[in-house]
Amino acid sequence: MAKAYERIADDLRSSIRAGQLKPGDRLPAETKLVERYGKTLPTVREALRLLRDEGLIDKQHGRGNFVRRPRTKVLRTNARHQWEKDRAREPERERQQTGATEHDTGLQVNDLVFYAVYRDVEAKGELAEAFGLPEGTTLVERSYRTRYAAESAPFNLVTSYLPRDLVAENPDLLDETREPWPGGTQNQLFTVGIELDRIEERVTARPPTPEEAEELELPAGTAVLLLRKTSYDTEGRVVEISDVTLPGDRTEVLFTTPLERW
Amino acid sequence: MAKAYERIADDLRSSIRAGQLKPGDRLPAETKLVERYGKTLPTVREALRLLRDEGLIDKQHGRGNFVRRPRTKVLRTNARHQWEKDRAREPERERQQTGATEHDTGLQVNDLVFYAVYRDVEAKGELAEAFGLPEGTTLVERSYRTRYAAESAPFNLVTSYLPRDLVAENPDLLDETREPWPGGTQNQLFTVGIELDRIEERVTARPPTPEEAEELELPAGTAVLLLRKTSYDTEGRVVEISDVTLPGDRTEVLFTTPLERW
DNA sequence: GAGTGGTCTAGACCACTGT
DNA sequence: CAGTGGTCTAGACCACTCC
Repeated sequence: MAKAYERIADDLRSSIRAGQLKPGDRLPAETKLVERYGKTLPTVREALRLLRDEGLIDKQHGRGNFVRRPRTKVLRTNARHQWEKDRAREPERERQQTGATEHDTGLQVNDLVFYAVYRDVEAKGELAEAFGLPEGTTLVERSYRTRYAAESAPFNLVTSYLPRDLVAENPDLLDETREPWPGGTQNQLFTVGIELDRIEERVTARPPTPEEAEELELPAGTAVLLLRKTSYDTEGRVVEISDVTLPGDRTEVLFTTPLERW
Repeated sequence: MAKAYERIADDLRSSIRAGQLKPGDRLPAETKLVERYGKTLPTVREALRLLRDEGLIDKQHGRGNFVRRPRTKVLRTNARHQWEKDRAREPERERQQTGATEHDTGLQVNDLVFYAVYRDVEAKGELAEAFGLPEGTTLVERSYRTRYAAESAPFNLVTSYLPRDLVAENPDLLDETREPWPGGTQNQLFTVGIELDRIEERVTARPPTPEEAEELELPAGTAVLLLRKTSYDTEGRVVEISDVTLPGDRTEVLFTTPLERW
């Protein structure tokens, strides 16, 4: 015998999948569902919680339960890396026009609000290992937030690390007030003589922490994509690592792998 | 004033993050937590549900609540595509040795259990569009499940589509009993004269559907990675599309982007 | 059988939304 | 103010685990 709250959830889920309840539609009030299914309120609410956790409905206090609308996607491609590399040696006037984020989103610089904080940290454990540096090495930790001017939530959370010694010869690279830097990280590295050879990106997914859900304004029933970007220079050194947290319900990461011809 | 169940969840979450409760540790019984926090059982259970949905704890009926251990990762790289292409023209004896999954996991062919089902479907809506084919075009839909011999859950769910006309000249390609095919899809396409030029992979994340959670044996508080792989041949045609569902808590997708030298 | 979590009932009171 | 969802209490009974 199926559990009562599962029966109710299954029934409502079918209605949504079959399109009898369309995105944006309000579900019957919880008290109506109590009548319809002959169960008590907590049981009905348990069913609705399942659907919310699956990302199928939004609960709105005082208004009702609504079938969720899919969010429009932001595409992030790996073509951005070559594009940024090509830009890195151009004159500042060129570099100021547009950045990698604009390249991805198709937006203008003025549509975006940008915010950066730098601080020094010591490389520890997993991070020291990823850099191939001894524990305790000083890193510059740079936190970035970028959002649409018209929205309140940033569309990603970025924490980037650079070995301090590698970039210290250009003091501007230690100064957060120089952000947003025209030409991005690859131009910053170019100013201290570093050329990138390749970029590795590792992607996983998990539910958001409460802090992430808060900052990205994620509704319940969404996941985050975690992307760790590791940049190697032409001497094989790891010169930068970025951890990027992306809302799973609005982000699509696109990677193109070219193949050698026969 | 913070809500009671959030206070309890915050308190337990802090203990877990600070390491006072380590992975594998059992939390105090729910009745003990009722005493400790001076709240009723449903309130305590609400707090524990939050932690479960965040993937921090596992609830085990009759045993207790336990701090979750991280699962070991399966790595899927984009180097597999060039690797598979190189293999595609080799003699069958070579191709039989090992496949792309073994290449990713480092396992032997005998460690894996493989299962495939083929059927014909009509391209509709989004799928027809992705192929650039008219709606109603016949596709071969191929469903794959691969799992470790020692485990019961597959480590991914794959649905692959091929335009039927493109591959029908080799009847073996319509025969599911020929799977697992030595050399994989790229060799299958090679037998009908198709060479791949590039592969695009789009990645998103979301909570699992109940069906996915069931088949992949996902505990609550995990997410799935969705990967859509689109293969283009040397004439620019889309010749294959695969939708892959991967458990977010055990899969890491690694993409390497090489950059042109200055 | 003792201990633990899972399901469900019945109902009180609070908080938010829209008229 | 009416309608809706959010929080919390109090307690019954069931199901699973382990000794």
